[in-house]
Amino acid sequence: MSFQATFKALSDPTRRQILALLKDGARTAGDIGTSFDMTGATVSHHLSVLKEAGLVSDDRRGKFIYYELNLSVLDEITGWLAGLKGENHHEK
Amino acid sequence: MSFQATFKALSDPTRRQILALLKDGARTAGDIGTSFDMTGATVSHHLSVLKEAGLVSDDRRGKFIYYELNLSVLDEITGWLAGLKGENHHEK
DNA sequence: GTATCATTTAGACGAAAATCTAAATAAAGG
DNA sequence: CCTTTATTTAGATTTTCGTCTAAATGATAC
Repeated sequence: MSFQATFKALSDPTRRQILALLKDGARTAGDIGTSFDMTGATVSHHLSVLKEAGLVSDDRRGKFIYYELNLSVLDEITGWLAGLKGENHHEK
Repeated sequence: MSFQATFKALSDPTRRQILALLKDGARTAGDIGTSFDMTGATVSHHLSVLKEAGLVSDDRRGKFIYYELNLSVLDEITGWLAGLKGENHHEK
């Protein structure tokens, strides 16, 4: 749930691909798993990293757990990146 | 010099701090090192990761090597992040 | 309850990354 | 050339990370 956790979560290509998948709407863990050549356990681990970073939320509906994008935390990231570019912040 | 290398480079807090330091202008490797509680060799390694990611460039002037921000590569990153938010890209 | 399905958790393993010390390179100034 | 200063490179160590298999949990339906 921290700045650092978010950056760390974004640094893995599989996790970024998961986020991209979820752009089209919520999907179950199993469904997400079919897009990757790795075990369900591994995908579950990636989902948990994304969740701890606040990038996704999960919602159990019966037997299934739906994962969904939660992009409000990205504002901090994009803000930081923008800060690097413009705003020479101590330039009176 | 790739998308992935850039994300990876940004995922380390020391490296992000280095980038932030360089916002105020180019600085020497040794100078940058004084801001961190680690050996010069370690800082040098971080600088080389940033360089391979294209986030900084180095410029030798006599005995010193100056490091300088090079933020054009960030456009891909911010673009990707923006894509996650807006633009439901396969929408009609 | 038992069986089955969806998913996570626990524990292990190898690969990658961060760090250190010590040695090497590069430049400048005697 | 030798010394000093700035920085990197090489090699070793430790920690972190991605992945797997196997076992556990949660939920449904018989």
